[in-house]
Amino acid sequence: MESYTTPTRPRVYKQMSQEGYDHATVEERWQEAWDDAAVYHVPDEASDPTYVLGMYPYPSGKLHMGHVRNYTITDAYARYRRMRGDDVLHPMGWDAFGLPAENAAKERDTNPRDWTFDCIDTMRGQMKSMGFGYDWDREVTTCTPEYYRWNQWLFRRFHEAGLVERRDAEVNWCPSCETVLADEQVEGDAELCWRCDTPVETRELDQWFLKITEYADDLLEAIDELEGWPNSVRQMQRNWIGRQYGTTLDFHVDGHGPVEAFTTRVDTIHGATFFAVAPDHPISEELAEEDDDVRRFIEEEADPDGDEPNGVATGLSATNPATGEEIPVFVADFVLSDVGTGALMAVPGHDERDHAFAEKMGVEIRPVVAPEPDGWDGETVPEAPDVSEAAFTDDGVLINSGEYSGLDSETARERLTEAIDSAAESTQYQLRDWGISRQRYWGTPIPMVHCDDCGAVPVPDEDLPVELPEFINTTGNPLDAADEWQETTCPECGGAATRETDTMDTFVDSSWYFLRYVSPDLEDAPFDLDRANDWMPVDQYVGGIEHAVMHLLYSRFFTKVLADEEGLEHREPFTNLLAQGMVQLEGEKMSKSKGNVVSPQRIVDEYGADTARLFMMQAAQPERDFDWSEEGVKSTHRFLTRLNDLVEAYAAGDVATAGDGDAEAADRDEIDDYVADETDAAVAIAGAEYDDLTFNVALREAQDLVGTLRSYREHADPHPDVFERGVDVAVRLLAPVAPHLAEELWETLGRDGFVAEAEWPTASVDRDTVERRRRLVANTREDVRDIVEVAGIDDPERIDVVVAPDWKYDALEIAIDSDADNLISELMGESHIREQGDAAASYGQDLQANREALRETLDGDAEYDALRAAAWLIEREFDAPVRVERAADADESVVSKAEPGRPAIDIVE
RNA sequence: GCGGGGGUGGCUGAGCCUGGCCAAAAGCGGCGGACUUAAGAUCCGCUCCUGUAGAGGUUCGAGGGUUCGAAUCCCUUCCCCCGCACCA
Repeated sequence: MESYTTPTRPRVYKQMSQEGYDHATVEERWQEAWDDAAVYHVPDEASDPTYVLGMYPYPSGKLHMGHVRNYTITDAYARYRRMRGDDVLHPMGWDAFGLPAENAAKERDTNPRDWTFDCIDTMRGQMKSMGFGYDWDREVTTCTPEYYRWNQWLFRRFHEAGLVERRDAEVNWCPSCETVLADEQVEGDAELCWRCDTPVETRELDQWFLKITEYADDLLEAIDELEGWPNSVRQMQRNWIGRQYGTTLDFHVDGHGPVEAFTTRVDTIHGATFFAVAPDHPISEELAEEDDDVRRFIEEEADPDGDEPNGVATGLSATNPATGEEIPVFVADFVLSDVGTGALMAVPGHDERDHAFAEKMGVEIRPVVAPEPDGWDGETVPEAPDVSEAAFTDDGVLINSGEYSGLDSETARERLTEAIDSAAESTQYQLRDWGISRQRYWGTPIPMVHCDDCGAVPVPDEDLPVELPEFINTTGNPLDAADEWQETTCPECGGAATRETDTMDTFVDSSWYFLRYVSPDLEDAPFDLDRANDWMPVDQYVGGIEHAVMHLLYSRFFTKVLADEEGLEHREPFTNLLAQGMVQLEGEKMSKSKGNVVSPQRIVDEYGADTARLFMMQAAQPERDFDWSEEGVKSTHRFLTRLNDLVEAYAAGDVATAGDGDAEAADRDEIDDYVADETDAAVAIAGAEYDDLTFNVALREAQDLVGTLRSYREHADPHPDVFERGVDVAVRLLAPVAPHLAEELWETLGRDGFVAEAEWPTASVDRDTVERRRRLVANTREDVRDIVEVAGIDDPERIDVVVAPDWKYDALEIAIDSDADNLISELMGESHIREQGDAAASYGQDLQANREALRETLDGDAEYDALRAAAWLIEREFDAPVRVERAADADESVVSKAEPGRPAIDIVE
C-alpha cells in the first residue's frame, strides 16, 4: 500500500449548533489530503484488485442526480472493500465522442474537442467535490488519439478475424443534418429527427458492420451463467438475440422459381392456404414493374407499422412442397424483409395474424392441428378444432395432414423437415450485425482507405492512429469536406486513394474501455494482457438500465472476440451488474424538459457532498427508483450535524464519563453492556448489508447506533471504553458513504491515518443472536406496555422481570431436537426436569402442543444479560425501577409464568 | 401477444427465495408526552378492532389448495409497471 502522512493543517473551526458543520471546509480539506496521499491509487503491481466500476459518463457539461447516485454506489462499495483490506481498482473516464459535442461546437462556433474538454474539466471537478475516490492516474478519455487509436487497432483485428463487413444498408437519414441517425435518435411515430424535427428518410448506404451475429449463440448461451446480473437484463438480452429454431423450405412460384420461406411451424404446412412476400422482396419488386396493382400497393398502401394487415393478390400461385397444392401468392405488408427470409407460408388456422389476413382476403382457413386430448393414446386422430373465429396456435396433434395425421406437433416437424426435399433445419436470430458507420466528425475514423484498384484496404498498424483533421464548421459530415485529409495512398499498391470518412459508433469506444483502465498509458497494445487476465473481470459494475442491451451486449461481444483472438482469459467482462434505479421528483423522472431537475451542485453547496451521498444511499435500495425529497436531505443533514456534535463534544471532554474518563476506574454498568452489545450488533448487520450493496439497511444500523449513543450520553455517564468504541464504530460504518465527515471525525477522535484506509470493525456476535436479543427486548418492552395499559396501572412502583429457570431452556432444547412420539416421557427421562414435578409436566405439555413451532431462543444466561442490559429502557419509559432476576431469586408464583424467550413480568403498583 | 417485475396497514415500503419469534421492520403523515417563553430541532411513546396482567379477533389484490401452521409454497383469476413485438 501507499504510504502517507497525516495532514497537519490547522484544525477547522466547527460550529457547535444546529446550524450544521462547515461542510465546505471539511470536504475540501480531505479531498486534498486524499489526493496528496494518493489514497485511491492502485499500483500496477497489485494482485487481482477488486474491480469496482460505474459506467463512464458522456461529458455533457454537468453531473446530474443519476450520475451522483450511480457513482455514490460504486464509491461506497469501493471504499467498503478497501476498508475490508482489498486492493480496489475504481477508475473513471469519459465517453467523450458523440454528436452533441459537434452540435454544441457549431452553435458556439468552437470545435468539439475544446468543448468536450471543457465539459470534462467541469465534471471532473464536480466528481472531486463529491469526494468520489477514483484513481485519476487511470483516467481514460475516448476522444484522444491515444485512446481511439486502439479502436482502430481493434477494428483491424476484427477485420483480420473476418468480423468486419462492408455492405449496403438502409439507414435513417436526416436530410437537414445530412447525417445518419441511430434508431433511438428518431422520435415518435412521425419519425422526426431528434435535433431538428425534420422527417427522417431512409437511405441505402455502404456501411461498415461488425459481425456480432457470429457470436449470437455464445452471447445467448452464456447469459445463463451470468448469475450476478439482474434477471430483467438477462431476459432483455435473450429477447434481443431472439434465437428461434425452425425450418427453411422452398415454395415454387410460377415464373419465379423456388422462393425460400422460414417457419417455426412446419407441422402446420398442410394448412398453408396462401403464400406471402414482403413488399420489398425481390419478387414483389419484379412484379411491380408489370403489375400496376402490386406497384400501387407497394408504393401507396403498404404500411408495415399499421395494425391492419394489408396485402394485394398477385395472381400467381405457389406450390406447397408437402402437398403439391397450388396456393395464391400475396404481397403483404405484415411480412418484413428482415425477418426470416421475407417470405412466409401462411397458415390461417394456426396463426392469428395469418387468420386476420385470410378473413380479410377471403382465403380458406383450414384446421390441421387439434389440441391434444386428455389421456391421448398417441395414435388416434382427434376431432378438428373450430378455427373459423380464431386460430389455434398451440402445439397439438396433426389432423387433415395425410400420412402425418395423428402425430404430435414436435414429431411432425422433424419428419416433415426430413421428408421435404428443400427443407432444412434453420436457426434464425433477431440480432442483426452491428452497423458502426456514422457520417459524423466527432468519432473514431474508421481506418480504411478506398483504392480504385484494390478496393477497401485497411490502414496498416504502423500508420495508426488515423487522426481526425481540424474541425470544419459545415453542414453534413466535416470529414467529407476535409479534402486534404482524405487524400492518401493505397497501402497495397501505393496508388492514389481516399480515406474512409465514416467514423465509428461511440459504442465501440465503450465496448472495451474497462480493459484500458488496467494499463491506460500502454503504447503498444490496447491493454496489458497479463494484467488484464489478472484484474478482469469487473467485479461490480453499476449503471443505468438503459444500457441493458446495447452497451452491455457489445461489451460482452468484444470480450469474447478478445478472448478468441487476443488471448484474454475471460469471456465475460462483468461478474456482477447492478442496474441502479432512477432518482425521481414526485414520482416523475427528472428531466430538463419537465423542468423538475434538482441540481447536485446546489445540494453540495447548501448541505455538502456527504449529505447528498448519505441521503441517496439511505433512501432506497440502489436498484429501486426513489423520490428526491428536500425534507429527507435536511433530515440527513441534521443527522450528520448531530453526529458531528456528539463526536466533537466527546473529544472536547464535554461528555461526562464514568470514572472521569479513566477506563480503569470506571464501573461497568448494565447500560454499558447494552451499548456495547448494540455497537457489535450494528457492525454485524452493517457489514453483511454492505456486502449485498443494500446500503440503506447498513446505514440505518449506523444511524441507529448514533441515536443509541446520544441516549446513552443523556441517560448515564458513559463508560469511556464503551462510548469511544461506539463512536469509533459509527464513524467507520458511515465512512464509505459520508467519507469527508468521517475522515474529519476520525481525526477528531485522535486516530492515526485515514479512515478511508482504516480497518473495517469486527463484531463478536452473529446476526442471529442480535436478532434474537433485540426481539426479546422488544417483546418484553411491549409486554410491559400491554400490561400497564390493559391493567390500567397509572404509576408503577417497581417492575420485576424474571428469566425462566434453566430446566425450561433444557426442556426446550430437548423438545426441539427430539423426534420421539411422546415428548413428555423423553423429558421426564432427565432427572433435573423430572424433579420439577407438576411444573415440568405442565411445561412439557405446552411444548408437546406446539412442537412444530418451537424455535431456539438465547440461553438463560444470555437472556438474563440482555434483559439486564436493556432494563434502563424500561426504567426510562415507566419511570420505575426495574429488577431483572434469575428464577432462583424470584417468587415462585411469578417464575412459573416465565418461559424461554418470554420472561415473567410482575408489576408492583 | 410474448417475456420480466409487481400488488402488504393512512401513505412510502421491508418481509416472500429458506412457512412458525409476523398485527407484519423502517420512514413519512397523524396523535400524546418531555424539553422550550414560544416555534423549530431533539427525545419518549401511541397510531386495525376488542380487552382492568402480557389475551382474543380480523388483515398482506381476489378465489381455491397444500400444511399442525401461509403475507410467505402451489393452482386459478383480476389489476399495475417495464422490455420486446404484424418476428413467420
